[in-house]
Amino acid sequence: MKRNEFEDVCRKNGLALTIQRRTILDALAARTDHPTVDQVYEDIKENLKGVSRTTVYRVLETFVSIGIVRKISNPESKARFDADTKRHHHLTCMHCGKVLDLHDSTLDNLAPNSGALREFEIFDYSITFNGRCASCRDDEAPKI
Amino acid sequence: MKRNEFEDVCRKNGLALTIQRRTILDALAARTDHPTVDQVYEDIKENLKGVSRTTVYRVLETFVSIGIVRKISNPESKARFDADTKRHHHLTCMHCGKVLDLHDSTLDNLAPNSGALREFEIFDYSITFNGRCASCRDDEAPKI
DNA sequence: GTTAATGCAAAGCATTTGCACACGT
DNA sequence: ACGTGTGCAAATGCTTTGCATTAAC
Repeated sequence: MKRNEFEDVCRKNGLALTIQRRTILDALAARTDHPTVDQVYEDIKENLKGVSRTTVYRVLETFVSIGIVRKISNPESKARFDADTKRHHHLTCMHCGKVLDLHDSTLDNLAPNSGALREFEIFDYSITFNGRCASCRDDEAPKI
Repeated sequence: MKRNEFEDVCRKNGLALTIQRRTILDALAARTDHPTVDQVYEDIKENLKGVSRTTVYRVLETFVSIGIVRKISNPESKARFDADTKRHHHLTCMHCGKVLDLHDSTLDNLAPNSGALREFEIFDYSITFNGRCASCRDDEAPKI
């Protein structure tokens, strides 16, 4: 993301342009391996003496909330377990966190054909659909 | 899972048949909403007075390791962030936890056609491929 | 000048671990 | 009897929060 682009996004969302936000976004964009908070912190602490881990947490969550960063693999920092080991997929409600099963045989034979895969041995896969469940949609609908 | 089936699986894996394991598996199988450790604990504590939360943690991990239960949405209890908000998918190494990006346009227009979806409004989706990355495969290969 | 952002330290949860006792084999 | 499994309590690790200071607008 270019400097101007970032400034526009911040202004549009009423966010101050701080050196911390700029540095954290740059550090995150510089790697494609989905770093943890600590990895981002390690990457920036040399260039930005005195920065706090707390700030990295807060800034990343801010970026997620305005949609310029995605948080993966930890929707609510709790593990969930499933006794169904057959291949199936998940519908995750972004509003209430509920996870529903989706059995759909048309989704059960995906075969990625990217070259990046040659080196990666795939055992299984699962699709997570993100959206809004029926009851959350009802809750948010305007009451008349 | 039937009682006999469970007994076979335990014997095959050298696990003792305890009332805790039996009860926890039954409780997990009785719901399809991917409960957390605490939800399982709440479900069983009435029927199994004195059971410990620790046991629920341990038993569930045991089940995952013998393959009769899946753990979803918390591979290593750390959040990971991604500056790429375009649709793409992930290759997760089950061995070292590394997450790689996969851009593959043939996977970008999935449309589930299950009836369960009628009530669920989908905004986006992401596929997680689980497997073994090149460097972990090399590490595990027998050295000659 | 006002309001929002940061840094620090402490608190909060989910999860793990050490150890003694109890249970399954 | 033997070894594994469980319960308890303490420890650990990631993340969040309260509050005073600092910086952006």
